[in-house]
Amino acid sequence: MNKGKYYITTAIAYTSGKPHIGNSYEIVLADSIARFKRKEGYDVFFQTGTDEHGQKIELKAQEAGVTPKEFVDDVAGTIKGLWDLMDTSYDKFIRTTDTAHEKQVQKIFKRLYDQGDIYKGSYEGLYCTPCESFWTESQLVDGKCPDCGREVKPAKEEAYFFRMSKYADKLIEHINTHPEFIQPVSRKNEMMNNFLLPGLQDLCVSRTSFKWGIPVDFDDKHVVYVWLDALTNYITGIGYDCDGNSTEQYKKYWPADLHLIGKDIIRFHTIYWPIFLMALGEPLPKQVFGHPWLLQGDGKMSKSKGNVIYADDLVDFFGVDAVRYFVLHEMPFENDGVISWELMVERLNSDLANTLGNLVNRTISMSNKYFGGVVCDKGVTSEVDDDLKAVVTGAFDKVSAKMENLRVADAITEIFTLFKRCNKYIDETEPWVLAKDEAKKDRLSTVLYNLVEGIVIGASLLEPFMPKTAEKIASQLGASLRSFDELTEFGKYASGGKVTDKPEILFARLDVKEVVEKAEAMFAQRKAEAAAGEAGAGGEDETENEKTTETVIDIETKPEIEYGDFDKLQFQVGEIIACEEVKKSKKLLCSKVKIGSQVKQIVSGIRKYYSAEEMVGKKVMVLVNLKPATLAGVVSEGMLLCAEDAEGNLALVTPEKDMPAGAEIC
RNA sequence: GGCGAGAUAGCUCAGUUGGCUAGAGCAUGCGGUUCAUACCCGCAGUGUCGAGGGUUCAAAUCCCCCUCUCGCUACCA
Repeated sequence: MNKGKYYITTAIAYTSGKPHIGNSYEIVLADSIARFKRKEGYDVFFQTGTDEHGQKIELKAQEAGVTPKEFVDDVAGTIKGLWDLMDTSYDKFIRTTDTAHEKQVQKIFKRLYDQGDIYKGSYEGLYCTPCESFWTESQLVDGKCPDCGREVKPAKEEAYFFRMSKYADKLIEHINTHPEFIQPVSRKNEMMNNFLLPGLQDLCVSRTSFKWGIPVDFDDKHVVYVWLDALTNYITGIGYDCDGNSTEQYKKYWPADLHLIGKDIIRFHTIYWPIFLMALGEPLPKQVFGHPWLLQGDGKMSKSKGNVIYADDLVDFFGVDAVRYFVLHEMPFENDGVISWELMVERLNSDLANTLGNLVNRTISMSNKYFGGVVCDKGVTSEVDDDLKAVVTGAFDKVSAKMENLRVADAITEIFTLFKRCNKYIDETEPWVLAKDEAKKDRLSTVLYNLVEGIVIGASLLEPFMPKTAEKIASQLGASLRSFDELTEFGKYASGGKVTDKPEILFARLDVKEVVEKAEAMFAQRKAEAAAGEAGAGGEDETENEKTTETVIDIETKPEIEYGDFDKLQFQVGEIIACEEVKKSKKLLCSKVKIGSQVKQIVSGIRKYYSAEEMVGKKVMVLVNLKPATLAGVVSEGMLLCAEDAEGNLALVTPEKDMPAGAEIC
């Protein structure tokens, strides 16, 4: 029953560090879909991998005192280990440092350059040296740099750009005629309204500011910038060759049937990637699904809080399949899912231990008790059997329909409906009553047979989602898992089969309090270790890596300046004497800042981190002689200086000892 | 500021083109049962379907307006 090919990919994971559970969710989701499609009879190719280039990695490697390659080898190994731990059945794990990939990216870059889609850019008159930024005509404010208000000069830095606008109309047309292309559909509007309809900017596709990337082979000052490198993994991984010598594998599997990605990178997969493919003359992927995130209920995960949950932590607590079940079940289709220890224990106890585990256990236990483990269909049916059989044999169609629309959580719910029906059947037939009457022994036997048959079908449906558990159930029942075309007919279990005489508890119930305490202890220990790592001067073993990189941030280095450049800037201590929210804006606060004898009005985008009330009275560092500008209709006459971490969190810079308002900062 | 989504039982959410007493799961209470992992089965609920107005024989569902939440985006001197 070959239904044709099915090529599914995940996004490739960035090798800057170990991915947390929110990131590991994607691979499990993809795996479930891949396994399901295989069982449906598709010839599935499932690719995942790692994205290993970029400045961030170059810096992290430097901190760790290793080469970038050594660094990514290590992290890629960790990631692959996690994927394997989660029992994912990928067919290929591609790394963007694979030679074949790198060669192909160079060829693609060259070809796109030769055919005019990539051009060497230099925005004459539109480069701001202090900001190290290029600007388009439309971005300028009064003909000056929108970042600092200074004059912009002819470009000195060169970069390659991809002519996005050339293909925009064609892409708009494609999206409009293929409503299934972007999933969920709500994302389609965002792409259209924010990027496509207003007009696409050309995309910078090379960098000269760092070296850890694939060199542009005809201009080796440049390395290929992230997206052209990363996105093409989907085709290079299966043997694409832009000279026309693509492999049979490529010809067979491309275009991809599904790119499974996080919702944060939808833009790159539904705009830039299709356009790259158009430029290469290749067909577009059939569907891009931007899945939601799995968030921690009580506050965001952060390493400094020590509350980051990793997949392997959860596996230690609950086991692989329980974790798979949890992330798949808890994740809705469109909205973010919530993860918490309480919820996980609840799901484990209620669904896995009570409904499923207990069902298998009681069935086996009764078979042993009444028939020495032998399961026979004696053909003594009753009306109550009909509904059981209908639910069991009807489950496949229901599950299949949900999967067709990628409603994985709903598909799993359907399977559990089947198990619940089996539990109800036990109550309806009351095997323990039948057992007391020798004349009803054959009926009892049939009842148990029906149960075993129902569970085997349920387990077979469960296999793509919880492969190990499905296997365990089948094996305990003395059966093997069925293929999907054997699930709509009732009675395939070989009559006379024997269940195990030692049923193994599939999922042990856990106590919420104990789990939460254990988790808190784990987090406390991590936090302590993180703190110790900060205090004690650098342990350099692998586990220390994360902590040191966590507390250090590197940003793109700017060119050296003369003292004269610095001297142009006037910094003073300012005291905030009043502050209010800017009504028309979501992020802005408008402060009255006393600097010496004058008072300036300054607008800052820090509302997310400071309330208007708490601003008042603070002594802050102010850039005083900045040209006034109007923000959201309010004039701002300077700039409050802040420190910013990697996540974009801001903290005001204040003098370490009390200083009067107006004191010069020099 | 622009575009979009949403507000339904204690909690998480379903509710197709407007149509029978508004549903499911979990949690709660009560009853039943004992094969089983103190499990399973049944019953019961409570809801001004965010506020207000309108269209209609009929509105959770369509229209207007208001409040709040969220997403993307711009801005964040």
